[in-house]
Amino acid sequence: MKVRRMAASTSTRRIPDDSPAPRKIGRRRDVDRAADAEETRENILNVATREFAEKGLSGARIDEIAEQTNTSKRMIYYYFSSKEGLYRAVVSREYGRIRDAEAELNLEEMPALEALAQLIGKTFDWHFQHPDFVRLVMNENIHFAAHLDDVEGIQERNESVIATLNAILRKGAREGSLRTDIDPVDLHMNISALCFYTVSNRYTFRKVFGRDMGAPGLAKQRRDQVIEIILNWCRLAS
Amino acid sequence: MKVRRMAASTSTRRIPDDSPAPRKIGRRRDVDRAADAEETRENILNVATREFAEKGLSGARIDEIAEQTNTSKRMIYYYFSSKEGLYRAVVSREYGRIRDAEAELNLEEMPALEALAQLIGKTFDWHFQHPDFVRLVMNENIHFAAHLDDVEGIQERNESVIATLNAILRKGAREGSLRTDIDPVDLHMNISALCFYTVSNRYTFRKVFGRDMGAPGLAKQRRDQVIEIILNWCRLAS
Amino acid sequence: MKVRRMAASTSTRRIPDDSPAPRKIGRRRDVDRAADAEETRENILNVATREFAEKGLSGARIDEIAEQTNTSKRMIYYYFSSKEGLYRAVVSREYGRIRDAEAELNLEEMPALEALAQLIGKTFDWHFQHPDFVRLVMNENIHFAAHLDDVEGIQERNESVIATLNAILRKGAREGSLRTDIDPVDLHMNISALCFYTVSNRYTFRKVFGRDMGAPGLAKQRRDQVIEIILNWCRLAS
Amino acid sequence: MKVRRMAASTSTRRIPDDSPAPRKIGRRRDVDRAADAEETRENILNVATREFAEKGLSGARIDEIAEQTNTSKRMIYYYFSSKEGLYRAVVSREYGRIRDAEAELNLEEMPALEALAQLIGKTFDWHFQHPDFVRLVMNENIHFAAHLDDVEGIQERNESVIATLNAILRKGAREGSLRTDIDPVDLHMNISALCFYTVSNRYTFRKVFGRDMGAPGLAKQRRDQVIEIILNWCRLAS
DNA sequence: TATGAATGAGCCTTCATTCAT
DNA sequence: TATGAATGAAGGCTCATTCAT
Repeated sequence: MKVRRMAASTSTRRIPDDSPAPRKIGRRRDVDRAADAEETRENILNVATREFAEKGLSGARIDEIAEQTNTSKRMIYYYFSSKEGLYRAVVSREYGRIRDAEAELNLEEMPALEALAQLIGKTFDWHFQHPDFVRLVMNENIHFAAHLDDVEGIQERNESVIATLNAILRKGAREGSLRTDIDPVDLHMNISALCFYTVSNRYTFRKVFGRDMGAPGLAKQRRDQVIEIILNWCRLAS
Repeated sequence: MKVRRMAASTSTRRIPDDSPAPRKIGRRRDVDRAADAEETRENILNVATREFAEKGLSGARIDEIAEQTNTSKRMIYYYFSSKEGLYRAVVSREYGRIRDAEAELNLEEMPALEALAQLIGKTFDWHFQHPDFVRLVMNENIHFAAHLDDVEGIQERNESVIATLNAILRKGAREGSLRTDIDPVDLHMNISALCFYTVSNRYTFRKVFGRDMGAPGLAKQRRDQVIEIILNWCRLAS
Repeated sequence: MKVRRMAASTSTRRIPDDSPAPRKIGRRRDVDRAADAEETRENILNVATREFAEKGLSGARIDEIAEQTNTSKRMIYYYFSSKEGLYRAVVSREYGRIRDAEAELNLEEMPALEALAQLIGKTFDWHFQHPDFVRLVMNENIHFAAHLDDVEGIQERNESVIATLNAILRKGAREGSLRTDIDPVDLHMNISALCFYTVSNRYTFRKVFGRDMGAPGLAKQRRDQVIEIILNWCRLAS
Repeated sequence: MKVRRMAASTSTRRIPDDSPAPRKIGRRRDVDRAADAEETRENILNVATREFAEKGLSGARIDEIAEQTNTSKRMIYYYFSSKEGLYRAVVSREYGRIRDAEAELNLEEMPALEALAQLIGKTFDWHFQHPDFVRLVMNENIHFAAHLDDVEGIQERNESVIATLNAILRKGAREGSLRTDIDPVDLHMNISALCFYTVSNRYTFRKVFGRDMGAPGLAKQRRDQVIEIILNWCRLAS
C-alpha cells in the first residue's frame, strides 16, 4: 500500500552552482561491491550537501535527503550513523575540496603583484562558483564551528594558502613592489572577507540595497574591485 | 511557569554580547496594562533574539524561548501568531536598530578622510558589539532573505548610510582627497564585508587558521586595518 | 499594540438563507440598558446560529463568533456561561421558531385534501428557507440530541402540528377523502423526512447523483412531488 | 501503548451497530509484513469510522482514535498524512461499501412491484444497520460534501442503483403495473429520504415527539410503511 | 546490503476560558 | 458592563531513529 507522497515543495529559489547533480543511475552488474558502496556514499553526500547548504543542520530533513537518493534512509544511518554524522561528513568533504585551485596557477613564475592579483581572482571565482560551500561555512559559524574538529588535515591544507601568500609577500619585498609589514594571515583574511561576503550576504544585500552582488554582470566588476582593493592595500607606494 | 523541561540546555558556548538581559522584574502596580503588554512583547523579543541568533529559525525551540520569558508559550502566539512571525519580528527589530549610530558622529564638520575613517570605525564597532545581529543576518541569507520583505522602511533606513557615504565622497572630491570614481554602494559593501566577516566567520577562521578575530586584543588591530584598507582604496594618490 | 489579525478565511460556500444578518449598529443612547442587553444577546445568538449551523458544535470557534459580534468575547460568557451554553441557547431558540407558520393557513376552512396539501407545501417551504435550522438539527442528532433537554415547551409546541394533522385526518375521514388508518405522528414523520432530506442531504446528493435538490428550478418540482407522494399515500382510493 | 490518557471517555451514549469491532489480535508470524500493514490500515480505519461518525470531523480526537488502535498515533499520520486525510479515507471507504446489497436480490426475476418493494426494504434495512454511515453522510453535508471529491468511482458505483430502478420502472411499464412518468433519480431520492431520515433524525424526533423510530418494535412497521408510501406513489391506479 | 513499517519524544499551535482593570 | 491580556490543557503533526525481514 503506497502512502500518499508529501508535496515536498522544495525551495524554488535555487541558485545555480556547480555541485554535481545526484545521479540516479541504475546498478551496474560488472562492478564490485566496494565501488557500489563508494558510489552510494558519494550519492548520499552530494544530496546532503545541497540540503544542508540550503536549509542548515536543523532545517534539513533526513527524509527529504533520503528521497533524493538512490538508496534508502537506512543506508544513511548505515554509512553515517546519524544526522549530525552526515552533516559532519558533508562539511568535512567540502572543506577538503577547497585550496586545490591555487596549485594550478604557477604563481612562482609571475611578478608578486600579478601573482597576488591572480590568487585573489582565483579565490573570488572559487567562492562565486561554490555558494553551497559558503552556505555551509555560514552554518558552521552559526553552530560555533562545533563540527569542524575532526576534519582531518584541515589546518595543514589551509596553511598552504598562507604559505603561498607568504611566498608572494616575500617576493614582493625582494622586488620592492609590496609592503613588508603585511601579515599573510591578515592578507588572507581580508581577501576572504571580500570574496565570501559577496556570496554569503547576497540575499540580504539585494533586499536592503537593491543590488544583486551575484548577478552575472556585476560579478566581473566586483572581482576587479576586490583585486584593486587588496592590491592598493599591499602595494608599496612609489 | 510550569513548562515541560527540555532535554538539555545546549547553550554552553555562549559568547558575551551587549543584548539587554531579559529582565525578570515583578509586576508594577502603578502602571497601566498597556505598558505591561509592551513590556511582555519586549521581553519575548529579547529572549527570542538570542535564541534565533544562536540556533537559527528551525533550530530554536518555542518551548525554550518561553521558558526564559516572564510569560508563557501561549503569549508568544498571542503577540506573534507563529514561530515565523516571532522570527520576523526579531529580524525586523534588529534591522531597525542598525544605522542609528552614525547620526552621533557629526561627520559634516570633519575633513572627508577623517569622516570616512570615523564611519568605518563606527561600523566595525557596531558589528563587533552586535554579534547576534550578525548571526541573524547569516540566518536570513541562509533562508534567502525570505523574511525581510515586510520589514517596514528597511530600505529607506539603510539608504541613509549610502547618503552619508555619498556626502563624504563628494566632500572628498571637493577637497581633492578622495577618488571621484567610487560608487557609494560599493564603498558600503566593502566596508561591510570587512566588518561583517570579522564577526561572522570568527569560529571557522579560528579553527582553521588558529587566529581568533574576536579576541579583545586583536580587535583593535583589525579595526585599524579595516580602516587602512578602505582608506588606501579611496584615497587619491597624490 | 495591535496583534496581527488572523486571515479568518471563513467558508466561501455560504448558501443563502433568511437568517437575519447580524446588525453592526451603533449604540443608541435614548434606550434603556435592558433593551441594549437584549439586543446584545440577540446579536450574539444570530452570529452563533450561523457559526454553529455551518461548522457544528466543535467546529465553531468562540473567537470567530465574538469577532463578528458587536461585543466582546467576555459578553458571550457573561450571557451564556460557556460554548455549550451558547449552543444550547441557539438550538433552543431555533426550535422555538418552528411551527409558527401553520397558524396563518386557516386550514379549518378547507377540504381535508387541500388542507393537507397546503400544510405539506408550507412545511417544505419552511425547511427550504431555513437551511441553518436543518443543519442545527443534523448537529443535534450527531450529538444524540443531548442539548435538547431543557428547551422549554418544545414538546408542547411541536404537538400542535400533530394536533393540526389529526384535525385534518379526522375531517378527511368525515369527508371520506382520507384513509382512517393513518397515525398523525407517522404522517408528520413522513412529511418531515421528505422535506428535511431535500435540504439536509443536498450536498452529498449533488456530488453523488449530480442533481442539486436545492437549485431554484428544481425546488418547485420537488415541492409538488412531495405533496403528491403524501397525498397518494393518504388519499382514500375511490 | 503509552499514550497520554485523555480526560474522560465521553462515549457513553453509544448505540449498537454492526461495524466490525477493531480486532486486538496478536502478531501472526507466518504472514508477511504487507499483510500486517494492510491490517494496520484497516484497524485504524475501523476505529476512525466510529469516532468520526460519533463526534464528527472536528469533534473526533486523533489521540482517542490512536488509543483504541493496535498501533500508535504516529502510524495514523504514516498512512493517512493528516486528520482530514484519515477522515477522507473513512468517508471514501464507507461510500464504497454501499450498493453492494442490491446485487443479491435477483430482482430481474420478480414482477416490477415486488422487485421495487424488495429494493425499498433492502435500502431501509441497509440504512438501519449502518447508522455510522448515516452519521458520516450527515457530517459530510455539514461540511458541504467537501471531502467527497476524490472518492474514486463514487458516481459510477451509485449509478448502479439508478440503473436498477430504471430497469424496474421499465418492466413496470411493460407490465402496466407502474406509472411511466416517474424519474428514477426522483424515485431513489424519495426512497432514500424516508429511509435516511428514520435513522438520521432518530434522536431529535424522539425528544420532540416521544417516538423512537429506531426502536426494534417500530422498525418493522416503519419499514412496511416506507414501502407502502413509495408503492402507492408509483403504482398505476387501476 | 537493502527496505517498508514502526516508534517515542517532542514540537508548533489552538482553544475555551478567566483575570485585572 | 465592557475589554485587552493572559492561561492551562491539549490537539494535530513531525522528526530522527530503529526494527523485522
